[in-house]
Amino acid sequence: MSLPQRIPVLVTLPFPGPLDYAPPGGAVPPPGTFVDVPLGPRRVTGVVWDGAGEGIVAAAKLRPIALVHDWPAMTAKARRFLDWMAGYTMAPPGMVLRHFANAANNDAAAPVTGYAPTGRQPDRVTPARKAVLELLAAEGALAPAAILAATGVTSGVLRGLVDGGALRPVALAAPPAPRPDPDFALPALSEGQAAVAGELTAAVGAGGYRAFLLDGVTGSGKTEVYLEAIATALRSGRQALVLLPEIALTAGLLERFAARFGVAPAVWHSDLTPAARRRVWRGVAAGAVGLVIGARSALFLPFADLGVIIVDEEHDQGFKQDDGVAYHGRDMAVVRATIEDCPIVLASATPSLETLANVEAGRYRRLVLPERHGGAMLPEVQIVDMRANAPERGNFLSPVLTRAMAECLARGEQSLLFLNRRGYAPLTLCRHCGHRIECPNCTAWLVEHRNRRQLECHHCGHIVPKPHACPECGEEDSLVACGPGVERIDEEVANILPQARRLILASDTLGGPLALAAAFDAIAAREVDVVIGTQIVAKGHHFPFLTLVGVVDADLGLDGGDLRAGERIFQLTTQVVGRAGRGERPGRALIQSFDPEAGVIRAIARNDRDGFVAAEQAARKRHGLPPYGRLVAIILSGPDQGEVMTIGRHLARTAPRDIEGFDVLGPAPAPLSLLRGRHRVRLLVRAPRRLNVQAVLRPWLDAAPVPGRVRMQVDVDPYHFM
DNA sequence: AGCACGCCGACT
DNA sequence: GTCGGCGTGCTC
Repeated sequence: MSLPQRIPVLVTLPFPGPLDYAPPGGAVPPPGTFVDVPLGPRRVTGVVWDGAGEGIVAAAKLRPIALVHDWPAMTAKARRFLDWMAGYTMAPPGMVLRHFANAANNDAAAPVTGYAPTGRQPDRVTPARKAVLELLAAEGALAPAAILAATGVTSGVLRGLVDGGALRPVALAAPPAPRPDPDFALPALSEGQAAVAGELTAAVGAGGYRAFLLDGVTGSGKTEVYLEAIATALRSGRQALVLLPEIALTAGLLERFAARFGVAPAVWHSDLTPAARRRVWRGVAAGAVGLVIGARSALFLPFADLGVIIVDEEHDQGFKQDDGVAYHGRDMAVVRATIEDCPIVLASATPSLETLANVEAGRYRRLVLPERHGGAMLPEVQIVDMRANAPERGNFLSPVLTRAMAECLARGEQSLLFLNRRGYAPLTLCRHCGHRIECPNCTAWLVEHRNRRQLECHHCGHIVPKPHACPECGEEDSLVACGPGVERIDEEVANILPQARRLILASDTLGGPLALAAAFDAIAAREVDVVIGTQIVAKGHHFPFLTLVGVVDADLGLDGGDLRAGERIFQLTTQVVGRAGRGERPGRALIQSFDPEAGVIRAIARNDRDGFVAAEQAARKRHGLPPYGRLVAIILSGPDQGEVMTIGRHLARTAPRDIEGFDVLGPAPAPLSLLRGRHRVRLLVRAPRRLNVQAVLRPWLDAAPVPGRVRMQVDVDPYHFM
């Protein structure tokens, strides 16, 4: 048997494929093994890949694998998933590997050292020493901290026993994470819930890929239903993954999961400490962790035996990643489910048009939870025409809304104002010369954050102290804030209802998921009268005393040329409205709009999801847009605008022709034509759904002469048109 | 993505 | 003269 001459190794660098290496000294590591390999002057970590190697580099030039890690190997399914994802997103596979590997490249935690008796008696037996020996005779081995805590002796006693040979250090096995108990607290499901849960548990029990849309209005009890699908997976010893669009939402769900299964699930997101990251990663790989709840990066965990995937709030655009490898977490979750051969449940009150199209095509089965669980009524929705109900000059809340808030406060109930814009004001303008303060690195206005006394770019993070004089004309005290952000609404509420206790909820005013949970607790405890929040308040908890929701600017973003703007506004507004009146008290929602005739606003007013979806679908179909056609954005960026545009024009000139339904728009300056100091030009490819668009794009894009200083990013199925 | 190499301006 | 800025290119 001859040893292979070439071992393909995928490293976390943007090469077009694996690099070939010579075998290491010992046994040939099988595919999936994590290894360190030499690369130029450095050493990098990679994974032994499948196949026989490319053979581009001469065999004599191959350098041997430097180190074979004993980390849990990447499974064949995970490797297939990576290859599929790289092919679909057109990203270098090594860049996709980053997502899988950044948690793996940690050696096993240093084993906790404990002490165990050797059986030898110490030369002198003091009471303290006796206590330690008796404890350990009963318990076996314990960590030093545990010994000290149990006996009350000092560490000197322990040291004396070790030095005297009566105790020896031993490696303690990490205590196994308690496994969630699927039968810890069985739920009381309504008849409708039970029927839907039955379908899901049957699918999970049977195993094999199937996709479901779990469709139910806010408060219909989707979570309880999908928890039963998870319970079925756990009962058969398999694992379950719950994906959420935002980490901030995990905190609230953890309690509900813990109440159902007895222990909190493992949490996964990018802000975990290295130790927590390693613990979860290893536990998932070993199959010891039964349930993971996480952000989209949890998709890349090394599941040993995945039994079901849940994508909660599947319509949420937070699942879409734009930078680096551009992918949609929900779509990749479906792919992972097909590869893992397990069911997947997409849950939403306002499903995406993509998912509804998959239902129509028969690819997903739709399960409907119609009624509001517990019989609470949907809030009464009223559109406020801002042209007829103009606020006072410099204010943003209409008299109708402020009156309703005052009444709400008088009743001792809570109100929520929703405005999807952080900070105080989105624009600072010079009254004297008309200058608008922009970011020097991006085509964007700097947003005033008054509490921090600075102007911030929400795209690149550029920050300047708020100037006293216009930076353009030098006029003193000429700068005025234009437009509202949540901070400014907060100020307005303080003026109108000075006695009301207010709370701003925005991602930048909170420290993290725990702070959000604390804020939610404060609201539930009625320590707050008025909540002013960005989209972070749109989902999650229900507050029994929150009876009024005000949407400050329902039209925000509607005219931005974003294909999904209407859909997003419908989803967000519907969710925010759903915050009102979920307890015994009826809720009311006031939606401020300058364009109340717009289809989306009228649909919200009538609570007409089907009508909105039908109109949106017809428009998308007519123009060959997603989900009925496919879009691919190609963004070129570089330091020189002219050069970037020249390459863009070259691409447009050499674009494939004569493919039915395939066309290329652009190049045009991207909506953010300057981002982080780089000039950006965008081309947009529109292609029929059935076309293998990647196969068409690859030779075309590969042939373009792109110098190193110009970056080409491909975004298949773009969501944000920036 | 790093890291080295290389080719230009401001210092001991 | 050389120290070091970053622009360009290579890594199995």
